Order: sequence, then C-alpha cells, then structure tokens
Amino acid sequence: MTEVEATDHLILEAAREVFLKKGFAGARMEDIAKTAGMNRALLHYYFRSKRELFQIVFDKHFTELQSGLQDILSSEVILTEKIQLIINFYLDKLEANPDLPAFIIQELTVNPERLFLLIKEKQRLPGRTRLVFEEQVREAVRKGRIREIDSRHLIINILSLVVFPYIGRPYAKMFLELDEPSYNAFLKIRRREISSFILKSIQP
Amino acid sequence: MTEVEATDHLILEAAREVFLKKGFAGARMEDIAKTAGMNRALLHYYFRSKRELFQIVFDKHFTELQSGLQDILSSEVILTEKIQLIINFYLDKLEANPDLPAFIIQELTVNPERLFLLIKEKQRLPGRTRLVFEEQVREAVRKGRIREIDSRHLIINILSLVVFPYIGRPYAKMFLELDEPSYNAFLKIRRREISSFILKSIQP
DNA sequence: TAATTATTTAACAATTTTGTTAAACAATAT
DNA sequence: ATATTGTTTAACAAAATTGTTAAATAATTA
Repeated sequence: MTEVEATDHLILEAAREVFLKKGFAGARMEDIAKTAGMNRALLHYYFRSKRELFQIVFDKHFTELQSGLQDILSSEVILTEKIQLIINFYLDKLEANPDLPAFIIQELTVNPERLFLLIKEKQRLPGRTRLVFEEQVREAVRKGRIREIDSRHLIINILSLVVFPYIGRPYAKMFLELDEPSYNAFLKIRRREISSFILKSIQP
Repeated sequence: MTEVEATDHLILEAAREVFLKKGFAGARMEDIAKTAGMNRALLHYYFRSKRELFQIVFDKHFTELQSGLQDILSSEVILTEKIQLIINFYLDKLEANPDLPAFIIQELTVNPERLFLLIKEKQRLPGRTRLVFEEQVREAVRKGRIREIDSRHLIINILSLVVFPYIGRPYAKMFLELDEPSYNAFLKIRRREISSFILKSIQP
C-alpha cells in the first residue's frame, strides 16, 4: 500500500466512523479530519467534497450488505440452513459495525432516490434472487415441511429480528435497563434465540 | 382554542412533520415556517430556538409511546391478549406516524443522554412495569402454556417485528420491489401475520 | 543531494443557517 | 375607535460550516 493509498484509506475509515455516528447532515469535516489525525485542508486534497466522501462510504457498505444477502438468497442450500446463513451473515456484519443499519436507513429516508441509482448501477435487481427464495419457500410449504407462510413476510421477519436490536439499541438498552457490556452480552445470547424463534414460528 | 394556541399548535405540527422527515440536524427553520404557512420571524416569536421546538416535539412523541407501552405491560390481562394489545397499540401509532421510529432512534443515537433526563423527569422507570410482564411470562412458562423463553427476548422480538418494517421502509420497499401503496397494503396484511408469527413461536 | 510529493499552517472567501430587530400592517378585543 | 395583540417584511448580525489557497515544512523518491 503506497502512502497515498494509506492516507486514502485512513480518511475513508475516519469518514465511516463519523458518518455512521452522526449521519450526513450531522457529520463535520473537522471531526473527520481530526479522527483521521489530520486537518481539513488535506481532506479536501484527497476528496473533493463531503458529499463525495459520504457517497463512497455509503455505497461501499450498502453494496456489501446487499450483495451478501443476495448471494445467500440465491445459493443452493436447504431452507432452514439458508435462514441460518442469513442470520449469521447479518449478525457478523452488525457486530463489527453496530451503527451501520441506522446509518443506511437514515440516508435512505432522507434520500430515497439514491437506492434506484445504486441498484441500476450494480445491474443486479433484487427480484431475481428473491424469486429463487420465494420458490424455495413455496416448495417447503407444499411438501409440508413448514407452515403456510408468505416468503416476503418471512424474510422481513428475519431482518426485523436481526436488525432492530442494533437500530434500536439506545431504546432497547434503556428499556431493559442494561449498560453497554450487558446489552452486548444480551445480543450475543440472542443469536441462538433468533434462530429458534424463527424456526419455531415456521414449523408445520 | 385561542389564536395564540392555534398558532402554537400549527407550528408544532409543522415542526413535527419536518423533524420527523429530516431529523434535527437536517431540518431547517425555514422549512418549518413554510410548512406552517408563515415566516421565520414568527416562529421565533413563539419559540425561542430550534432546539426548544425539537425537544417539545420529541418529548411529546416519546413519552406517548413509552407510557402507552408501560400501561399495557402492567395491565391485568392474559399474556396472549397482552401481546395482541402491544402489537395493535404500536401499529396504530405507526400507521398514523410512519416516520416516528426513525426519528426517535436517530435522536437517541446522536443524543443518548436525553433518555435518562426524560425518564427521570417522568419519574417512571421501565423496570417496575417490565417486571410485571417478566413474572407473567415466567408463570406462563411454569404452567406450560408457552415454551421456555426469556421475557426480554420476547418483548424485543415483538418490537422488532412491529417497528422494523417502518424504520426500514425504504430498504424493504426496494427489496420487495413494491411501490408506496403496495407496501402499505403489505403492512396492513402484516398485522395478522405478526400476531400469528409471535404466538406460533411461543407455543409449548 | 535534488526533486518530487505529502502534509501542515493559517488565513480567507463563500455559503448556509440561526436568531434578532424595527417598522409597518392586520386582526381582535375593550 | 382605540388599544392590544398577532403577523409580515426586510434587513441584518452572528455563528457554523464548507471549501480554497499560498506558503512553509516534512517526508520520500530518484
């Protein structure tokens, strides 16, 4: 890695940290610079503007999440295993980046058009891979391996159970009266809880 | 309602609309004024500052949600019915204010200290009411009416399934390839889906 | 070592946004 | 009808923030 690439990376890491915590409007270039251990001038020497920096960070994380999910959805494993894979994939990502969902959701709420641009760019519509999953669920229902359920609700249920405790962390912490380490421990245990919850709920 | 009260209300409604869409940092006093059909000068004639306006809006919504949930949790109805009540209470609130959870979560993420102030102020800790629910779940488990489950996971599961489709609306819409009306229809159907999902998952 | 490249400093311009003010005007109440 | 209160206009001050620039300095590379 050359120095330029190293600095590039340093800045993007700092930008990720600040944007994830504060969102676009709340983030300050000054904070990003300080987090990266430098000054604003150098930031602009490497990246034209706040917007550009933000888009790089956002697109990277979003695409990673999205393509990871699609890979799993379209993979050739049995349904229960696939559900496990989705849960584990997301929870691994979230343990590493707890603020990620709040960041993505906030930007998509303020700026929903971005989604369509991003998806067109990547030339990969969710539909195709979702249909594979849809068919798989229908077949499992037909064969009586799981109860009658709409695959769209199933996938949203999975995402909900996995993602909400991270998006809603401050609320949940308060409600359960747990401090940071206890809440993290709670989330660790929860990994198994989610699996059994989901699998139980789709039993025939 | 006097004129003053009417204008007060008008401004707070406008503030609610703009803050819910844009968050604190993203909201503009100019937007709030225009939404209320007036100008910035009058806004400041009624409310000292953006912060003050925001706090009123935030506190009102948060307290409403919180005390509503606590009333239900501590009420004297059987567990399955209580779960239904929670689901319906939240979904009703969310249908009326779809942006509410994103708004609350975003502010709590940026500004977690606020929670403690708010809760101290209201003199109503979540613990007490949560313990009622906790005991109720334990009893149901003991009597074999539901499977072994930690009440904390149960309540987080309920909140997840109910709230996530609203917080994650832009993402879910894209993923399911639904337009606004179709997604709203999906959410309507989902009300029943959530109940059966939860109840199924806690069967003995 | 000389030349090139990366980084800091410090000042500044431009923009955006919040908040204030005074004066004029409109509406309402006494 | 007059006094009070509510509202608009328009200008402005203050602050915060982004982005630029030139010159000095440090680090790397040829």
